[in-house]
Amino acid sequence: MVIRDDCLNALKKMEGESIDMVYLDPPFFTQKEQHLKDSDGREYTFSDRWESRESYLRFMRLRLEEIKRVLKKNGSIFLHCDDSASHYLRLIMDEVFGENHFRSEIIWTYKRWSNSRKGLIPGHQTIFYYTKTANFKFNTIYNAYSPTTNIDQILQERVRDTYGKASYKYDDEGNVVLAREKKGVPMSDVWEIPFLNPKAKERTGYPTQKPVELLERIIRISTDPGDCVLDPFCGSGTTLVAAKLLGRNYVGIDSNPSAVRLCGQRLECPAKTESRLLKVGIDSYKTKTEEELALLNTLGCDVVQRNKGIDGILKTYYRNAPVAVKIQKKHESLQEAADLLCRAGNKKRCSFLVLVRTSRSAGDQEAAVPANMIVMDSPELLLENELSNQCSLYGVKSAQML
Amino acid sequence: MVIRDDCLNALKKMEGESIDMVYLDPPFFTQKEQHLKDSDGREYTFSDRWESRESYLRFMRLRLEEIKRVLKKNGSIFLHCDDSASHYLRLIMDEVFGENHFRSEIIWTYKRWSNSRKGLIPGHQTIFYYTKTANFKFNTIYNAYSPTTNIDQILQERVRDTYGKASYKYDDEGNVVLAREKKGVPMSDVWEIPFLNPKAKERTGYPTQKPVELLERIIRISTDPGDCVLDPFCGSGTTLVAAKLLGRNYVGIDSNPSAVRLCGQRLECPAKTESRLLKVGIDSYKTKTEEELALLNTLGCDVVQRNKGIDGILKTYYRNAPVAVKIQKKHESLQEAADLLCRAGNKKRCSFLVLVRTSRSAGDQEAAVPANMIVMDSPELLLENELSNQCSLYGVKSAQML
DNA sequence: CGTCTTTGTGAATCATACC
DNA sequence: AGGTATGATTCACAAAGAC
Repeated sequence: MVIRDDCLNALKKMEGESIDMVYLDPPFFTQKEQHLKDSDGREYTFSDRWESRESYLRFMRLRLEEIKRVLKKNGSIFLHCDDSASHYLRLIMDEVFGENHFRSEIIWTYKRWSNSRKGLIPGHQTIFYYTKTANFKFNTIYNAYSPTTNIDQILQERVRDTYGKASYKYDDEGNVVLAREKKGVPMSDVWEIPFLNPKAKERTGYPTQKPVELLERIIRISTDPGDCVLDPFCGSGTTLVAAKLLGRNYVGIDSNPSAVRLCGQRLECPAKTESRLLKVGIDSYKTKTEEELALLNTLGCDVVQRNKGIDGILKTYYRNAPVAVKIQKKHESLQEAADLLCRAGNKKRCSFLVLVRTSRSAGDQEAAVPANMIVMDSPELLLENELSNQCSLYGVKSAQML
Repeated sequence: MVIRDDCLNALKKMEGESIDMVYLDPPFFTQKEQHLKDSDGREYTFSDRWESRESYLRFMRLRLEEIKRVLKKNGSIFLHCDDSASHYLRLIMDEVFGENHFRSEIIWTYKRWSNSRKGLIPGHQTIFYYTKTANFKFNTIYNAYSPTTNIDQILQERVRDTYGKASYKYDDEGNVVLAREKKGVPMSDVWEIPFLNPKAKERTGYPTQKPVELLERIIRISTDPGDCVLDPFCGSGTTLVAAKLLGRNYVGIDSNPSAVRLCGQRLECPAKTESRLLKVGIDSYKTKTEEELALLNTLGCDVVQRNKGIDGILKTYYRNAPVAVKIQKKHESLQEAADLLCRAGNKKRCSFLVLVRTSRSAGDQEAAVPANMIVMDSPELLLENELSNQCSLYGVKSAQML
């Protein structure tokens, strides 16, 4: 749902304790006019000029108080600032939400081109993370271990002697004792995320547009699928798009009619929109997941973006024609995937078509594929299968076994 | 010079406009007792407990005002905070130095041994950078270009057409026109510097000790050799050590006699940590190629960097033990790879070993592998094989075919 | 229910075995 | 002797457990 209104009005009409998470990216108090043109000549502007800091802060406080009201008891709020007024905003957050409900100062860092000036290049923005109460929803995201870490630490159990000195644990026979399964390193409060898509650099987007990746992280750590996300200054709608991609419900509010229109378009049928501006927005979405990119890479493919039937083209031609590769998506049956690939691949006159199966399901055996299509299992699927077989061979079923 | 006194007293005795730069790392208002032992068992403590925030802020404001007095007109001040009270401190800085003299919010980020915690792992501290006047001393530090930067952008001269569109410049004969030598990318306000490691020899045991590298950057951008640096809460004396190493004069103040003693000792033979990480960079620990990383990723592995026999560990345990994965290297025969994996994997008590074959060669059939080792072909190899078969079926050999 | 103690943790070092 | 590979260790700090 996208609402065109001053968010204060819209918030007042909303039911209390109905929202799981609020992200807001309000005016920064830069005392500047923000405006940007897209290549179709349409101009998006909003004013960030204020009579005084007091009036800006009053504006913010009123809205934050209403936000607190609509938040569920275990809900979270993320307030995006740059360094013009972050200290004032945090004071208000302390007052409205309570300083004991401050959770983190998240730093979003990025590298960007910049003309030389006297001083350091600004390369970060701050997001204040508060929760409504001490009993809040939080999903830990685990990241990879540092390259300096050795595996012993991850795999081996350790003990402490009476002085508190730690050492690795061995059993009576002198063998290593395994630690229980670990999940990786919990995410830090510093997030390095590139500023939009590098390709979008020379194009323009809605002012202050944020990367989807940033919003995805915020949504992931603070909500579950089906929860409701609110963005009271939704702008071009990045928050809503991220929420939709992650299966969350969403409410966006913006007082600017063209922003609301833009959100609606981005959310409904992004592929069909004409505007150059919108395409920029879509480019900045991840159309391929990390796993898909990695898989295409291992197959020796060039990645193809924005084609429903083809994910990659092999770097090597066979029979003097390209070979199209498609990876079965989560929501696709093998037959659906095969049909999409077949249609797209024939149009491009590919010699062979390669379909990578990523999940096994009952109907796969009957899938009808043309003679020039090779269906292969993803490495993960193959390995899973192999390990399952091995496990049953050994006659022992592990608790963690799939 | 190191002075043992409350810095308010010491500052009052100092001459006005005599200092080029002040760095201070005052108590953070954590409301905790800070204490730490050095390796000889000596214990250093200081209290960061306060009656109230007001008393803490009064304490800070008095000292900041004196600091302003002793700063030269073109001088700078760097105030080190964590997120407990940074917003309050910045308010005071705005009042004492003027918000128009705010230059940057420097973010020092680091990775640190983690701990269990509901929420994000703290991985940064903040340094507020103000100058006394608008006419301040600043030395730009240039860093290396990011590896993704197109080399043309650095080396080629560029021109703008009448519409303002930029393009590379060529001379009449179509040759590239070289740009004048560039110095690199000016430093950003986000600094990634390794945290002083628990095993580092340079650790003095004094709480809150900062890395010399951090202070070097601050001193470099704001002062020239021969200038005078002041640290009113000098603690273990890192600022003074960095100043001495860079040929700056220095004044340190601390109320703690053992801190002053420690400073004296460190200054006798000032040294920067021989941090291997800092010297060679995190990338030198990353020994995997893009392809290997992609493959490990598709298999669902955590990457293992510091082991010759193991490239990754599956995220999921089988039979309650880890599964080690190795990718056959170009120069390795299958047998060599299997032996390395076997040795390393058994030492770590892995349940299964997975060897990914990346090239087919004659001797592979005879490779002897243990019962718990799964040898699988890389997806690229599988696909190549499949395509070759298909091609011969079709009875046509492609020119590009392998 | 506070306060003290124990435990789990992983980054980046030191230490040592092995060429 | 020098370098490399990798095992071992320290520390801070939140959470759980003990008292």
